[in-house]
Amino acid sequence: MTSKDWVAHFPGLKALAPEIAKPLVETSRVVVLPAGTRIFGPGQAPDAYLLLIDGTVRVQQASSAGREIVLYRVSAGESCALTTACLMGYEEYQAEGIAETDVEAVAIPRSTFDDLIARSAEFRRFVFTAFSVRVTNLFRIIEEVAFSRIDVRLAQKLLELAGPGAQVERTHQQLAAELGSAREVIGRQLNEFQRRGWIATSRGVINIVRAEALKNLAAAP
Amino acid sequence: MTSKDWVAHFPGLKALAPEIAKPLVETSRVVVLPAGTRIFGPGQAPDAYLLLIDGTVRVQQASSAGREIVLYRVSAGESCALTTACLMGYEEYQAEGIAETDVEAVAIPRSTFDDLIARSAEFRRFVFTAFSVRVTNLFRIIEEVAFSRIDVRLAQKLLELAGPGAQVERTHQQLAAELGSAREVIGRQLNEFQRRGWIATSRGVINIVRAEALKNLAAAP
DNA sequence: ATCGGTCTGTGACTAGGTCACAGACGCATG
DNA sequence: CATGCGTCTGTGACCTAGTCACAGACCGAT
Repeated sequence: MTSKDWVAHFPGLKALAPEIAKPLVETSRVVVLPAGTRIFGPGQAPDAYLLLIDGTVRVQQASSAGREIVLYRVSAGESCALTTACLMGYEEYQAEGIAETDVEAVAIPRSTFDDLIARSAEFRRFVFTAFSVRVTNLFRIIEEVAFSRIDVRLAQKLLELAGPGAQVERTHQQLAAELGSAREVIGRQLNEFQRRGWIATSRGVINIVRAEALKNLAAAP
Repeated sequence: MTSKDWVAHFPGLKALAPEIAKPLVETSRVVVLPAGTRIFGPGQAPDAYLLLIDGTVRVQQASSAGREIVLYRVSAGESCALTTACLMGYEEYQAEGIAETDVEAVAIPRSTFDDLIARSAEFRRFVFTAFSVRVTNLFRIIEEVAFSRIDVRLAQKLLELAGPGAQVERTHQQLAAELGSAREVIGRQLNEFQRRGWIATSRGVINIVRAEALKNLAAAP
C-alpha cells in the first residue's frame, strides 16, 4: 500500500474532515511486518498507534511458568486500542503482541495521535469505541477463565478458529495456549469430541464434523 | 463537599489551566452515595465520568451461575476510567460497580468529558494514565486466575484487605467472591493457614498473626 | 430461652492441571 | 530407501481446586 487512501479501510475514520485527515496521512507511515514478528511486549514498548490494514495480531499474556493465554486478536480494520492507552499513560504494558500473519499496518506517531484526539470528535469516538470493545472482551475472558468449563471453552474456540472447510490448523499445545490450559487436558477433551464423532483429528489439524454439536456445547452455561 | 476546590484532591488535575478548570467545576456536580449503592451494571449504564473524592467503589463481574469475581477497586483520588471508556464507546458495560463505603464523588457529564479531552493535554494524560493502570491490572488478574495457586492468591488478598490491626473483616464467602473461587475452598485454605499459626479466625473476621509467612507465600511463583 | 438467618465445617466426588514417559509422525539427510 | 531428529500426541498416576449435600455453630431478635 503505497497510496494514501488507506483511510477508506477504516469505517470509523471515513467521516474525518479533510483538514483532520491530511496531517494524519502525512505524518503516519504504512509498515509491513512478516508473520511471527514480535510487535510489542515487556521490555519492548509500542511506539505508535497501529491501525491494521491487513493481517492479524495476536495479543497474549505469558506466565512466569511459561504458560500462555491469548487475550485478543487485532484484525484488519481494527486498532491496537489497549496498547495505545498504555502508550499514552505511563504503565509498562505486560502483554505481548505477535504478528500472526504478514501484517500491513498504519503507524500513527504518538504526537499525531494526541493531536488527533484533541482535534477530532470523530477520531475520539473511533478510539474510545475500540477501547470499549476490548475492555468488554477482557471482562468476558476473566469470567470464562474463572467460571467456565474447559470443554465448553474449547468448543467455542474451535468454532472461532475454524477456517474454510471447517478446519482448525493448530496443535494441541497452541489450543492450550489459547485457553490458558494444558496440552494434556486439551488432548483428552479432543479425544472425547472425536469419540463422539464431532471432530476428526490428525497431526496439527482438526476437522469439525458436527459443528451443530459443538455449537450446542459452546452455548452451555 | 460544597466548595469547589475538589480539583486539589486529584494530583493529575492540579496543573489544569484556569480556563480549563472553570468549566469542569461549573458543569460537574459532587454526589454522595451511601454504602451498598449499585452505581452501574448490566442494564444500568453509567452516565458520567466519576472521580472519587472519598470512599471506595468495588467493580466486580458476576457469572450466570451466581459466582462473582472482583476486578478492581476505585479509591479516593482515582477515576472510573474503564467505565468511562465504555461510556464513550458504544459497548454495554458488563461489570458491576458497588459503593463499598459511603462514597463522595465528582460526576463529570459526558459532554464536559469530551470537551476536556479535546482541550487539555493534561486531562488527556490524566485519563489515559488511569486507563493504563486499570488495563495492566486486568491483565494481571487474568494471569493469576489462569495460572496461580489459590493459596498464593488468598495470601495476597488477605494482606491486601488487611485493615488496621492486621484484621480482615470478611466472610469466607466474600473472600471467595474476591478471588472467583468457592467458599469451601477458601474455608479449607484458611484452616490450613490457621493450623500453621499464620492467622486466627472467628466469625466474619480473620486476624493475621504471621504476616511474614503470608508474604512469603504470596511472593511464590 | 428459643428461633431463624447467616456463617462455617466436612466428607465424598468430579474436573482439570501436573509429571513422567512412551510412541508416532513428518521431514531432511546420507 | 533407511536413518535420525525434532515435534506432536497419548496415557497413567497423582494432586489441586471446585461441587454437592448436609450438619452444626454463632448471633441477634423476639
